[in-house]
Amino acid sequence: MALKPKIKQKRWKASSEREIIQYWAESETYKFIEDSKKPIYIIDTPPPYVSGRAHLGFAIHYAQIDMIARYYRMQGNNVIFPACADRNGLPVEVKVEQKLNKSMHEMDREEFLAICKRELDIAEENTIQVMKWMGLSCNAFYGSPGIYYQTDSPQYRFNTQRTFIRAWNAGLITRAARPNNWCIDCGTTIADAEIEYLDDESYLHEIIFGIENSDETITISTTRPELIATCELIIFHPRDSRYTSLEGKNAITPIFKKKVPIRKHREADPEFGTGIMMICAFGDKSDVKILREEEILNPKTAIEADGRINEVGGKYKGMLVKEAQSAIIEDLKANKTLIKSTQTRRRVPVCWRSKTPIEIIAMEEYYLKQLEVIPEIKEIVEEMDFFPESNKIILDNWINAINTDWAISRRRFYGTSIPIWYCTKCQSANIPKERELDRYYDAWKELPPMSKCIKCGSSLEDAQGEVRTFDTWFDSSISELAACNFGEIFFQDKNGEFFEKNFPCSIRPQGKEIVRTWLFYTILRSFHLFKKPAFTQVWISGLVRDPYGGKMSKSEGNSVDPLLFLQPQVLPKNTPKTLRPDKDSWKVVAELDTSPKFTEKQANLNLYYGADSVRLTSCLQGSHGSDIRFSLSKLDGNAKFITKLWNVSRFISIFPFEERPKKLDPVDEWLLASLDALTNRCLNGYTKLDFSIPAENLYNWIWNLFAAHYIELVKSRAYGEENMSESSIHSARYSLHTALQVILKLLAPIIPFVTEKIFQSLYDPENSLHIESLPQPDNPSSEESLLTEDLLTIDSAIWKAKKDKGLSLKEPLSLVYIPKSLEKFEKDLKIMHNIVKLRIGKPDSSMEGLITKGNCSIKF
RNA sequence: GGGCCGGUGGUCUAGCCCGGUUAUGACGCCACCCUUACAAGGUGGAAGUCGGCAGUUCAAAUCUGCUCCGGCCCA
Repeated sequence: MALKPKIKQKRWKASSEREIIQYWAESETYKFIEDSKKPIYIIDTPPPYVSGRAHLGFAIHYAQIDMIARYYRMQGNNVIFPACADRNGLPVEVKVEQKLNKSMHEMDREEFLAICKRELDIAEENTIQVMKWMGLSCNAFYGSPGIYYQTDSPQYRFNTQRTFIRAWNAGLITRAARPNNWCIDCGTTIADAEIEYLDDESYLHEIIFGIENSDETITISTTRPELIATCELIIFHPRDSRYTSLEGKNAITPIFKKKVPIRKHREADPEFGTGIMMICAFGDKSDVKILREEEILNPKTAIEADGRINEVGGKYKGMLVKEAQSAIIEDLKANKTLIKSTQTRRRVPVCWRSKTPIEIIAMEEYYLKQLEVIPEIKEIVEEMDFFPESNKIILDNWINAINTDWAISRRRFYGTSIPIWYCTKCQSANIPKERELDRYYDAWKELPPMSKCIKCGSSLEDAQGEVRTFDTWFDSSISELAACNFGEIFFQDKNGEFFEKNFPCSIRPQGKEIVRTWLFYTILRSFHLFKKPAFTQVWISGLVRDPYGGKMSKSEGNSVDPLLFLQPQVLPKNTPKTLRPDKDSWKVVAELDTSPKFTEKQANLNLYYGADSVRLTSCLQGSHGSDIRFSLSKLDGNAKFITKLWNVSRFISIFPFEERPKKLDPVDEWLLASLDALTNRCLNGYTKLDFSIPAENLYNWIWNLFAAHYIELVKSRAYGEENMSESSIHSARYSLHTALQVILKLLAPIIPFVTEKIFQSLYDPENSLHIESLPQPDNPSSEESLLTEDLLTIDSAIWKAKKDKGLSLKEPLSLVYIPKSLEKFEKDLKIMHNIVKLRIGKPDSSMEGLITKGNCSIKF
């Protein structure tokens, strides 16, 4: 029989990935089977925010989540892995405002929303394409188009409004004018979680304050002189002896001549400036806290929502904060009450989006209670499993740091409308009952579903609908409900049986940078709604960074377009613009790499490595939970493994698959035992959802043991050379194929494309590898690891001996002594190394011409 | 000011919880080799004071304390 490889191609081509996507789509490989008997496993896919292009960090993060889906599917679960898009929120508004160069408040709201929607559609096309090309096995792409949602769809927003109404009825929503973080540029309240800190140069001013009924003065240090108008209190540290005599007296502010009490307070830092400070309404969060503690209630603020000074600021009324600051400084100088101004650096709280400094302004907003349930939240957190366990601390720390309720209303346009209507007669807030809310309502333009005011009974026909929208986290913190088909987002479930049965959601996969927002808020909402944990497992991954450890971001100029690796260099003419890689991205990657291969001859390099290479690289970069550093040279190196796997398979494809013979040859027995040990290590890693463990083990085993040693040992038996017995030949062929099948399955969740191609070429052209089960170990052996060590040592020793003599590896050896442990490998070792005479044990010391290397002795 | 994470050959990384041979693996580098699956391969080699200092111990990459550097988060 002629032996010809079934696999003809010498290498795997990244372009084959597209054919496989096509095959999966046609055969509906990852379709969700509603009436399946298998246990259901639900992944709360993070809805990616779709303004702007998907970058490599996104691609890698979602590919890793896909590995979770694939692992559980191959463990026999009916997996729900939704595709989704987050489309609510600020970024798209800002982008559109920039594009049109005008504020959304100067436009017709409907018109503005329509432009945003167009913008989002374009970005979503790009995002979804990257998800597909990265090999994500979302049900929606492969047979179940319904397992897909957008957070701005009427259906999803209906869920958001319903859950809001439940919270309202449970008394969890409060309305209060509290000091709030306010962004002047975005024109909205923002949550603590949305604040970032920037280092800023500013001046520390020393200003003279008078003391009531005295000629004494004090010198106050401040970076915010424009707030003198709202100064309510002067404090010094209780142990600061310089000021103890002032306790209980009143200070007189410059310019405004306002009388304010002087007290001691531990928050004053004796080292900072003069050590005595003014507390205003409101300089920062600690001002809010101190005034509350000192029971100075309802202090008047001087800054309005538009960033201008109000009547509290007296003659400075109407000025912008910056203008007022300069004006006051001039006046203080004129008064001779400004002693000096020194440059200083300080951490300024800014809006995460616009980077505008946050002002603290008392605004009326809606709040969701969270402080009062913290103890219960802590208990519920203990019911969830964290992967890795060590990242749970990020959540714990945040929960312990929370000190206010969550402000959930936003003065923005592109978001879910808050379903409240205010009665024109009595101003009461009217909320529909849950059964009255039959669909999503835009309160700002629609009439309410109910007709009469709950308080005064007047008609609500001319009621004022709420113009504000929800904080986007209020939407995304119920994504796990959507994933569990709450509100029939995916398919019909009239009595909510499916939800009832399958909530809590199986797993929340997410990045560690949004633990305090997305993860915490989801747990909070789920607790409020159902008194249950939102999920049973929480999988928290690190960030994807550039090769130097920097965070990948557009503004840093180190963001890489994944399309660079997912498409040929020369694109077909009709490729839509959204699917063309960023022009500059290539330059970015090259600049990020120091390897000469990429820095010297940039232009001609083909970067079409394919999704499998990117996926594998993401696993080989470090264990789960730590940040992933991406570099081109890594990608380039890891891509070689795929070629290796391909060629190993090509070699095995030469031989027919044989049934297991009654008795295996000893070498084959050892191989299968080693394969078992490998399987164990891999499954162990999979159980921890740490894909670096199987990836690394498979990489090393396949390359350094299976290909390098085993295949060399059994080559001649597999070919059936030199009077081999039928049984030995069958044993070798059986073992080769068995090992290949096992490693294909173990690799399938990580590199789904190449494994599928090999599986179908060799074993089953009709079915997908990805609906097979993961292998279980069944060839136990206690001596396997010892044998492995001895075998690797002897091969290496013989190769080295031949090399030292300058001989080809094919040259014969007249005599070799091998250790007793390898006795049963005698036959195969003899052929592999071309040994004429082989003896067991240690040679007589009197023997001449013997070289001892490693665990063997050799005579040429 | 507080908290968390990290610091291991040129680069990335395992080991650290639970102390014990010569510190894991890969990329890169150097030399030699087309050996019938693979030169996108093979063999061999060079390369590390495990951030620093001190302590505990017969023994420290590992435990303790202090310290330096980087990153993230909070106040």
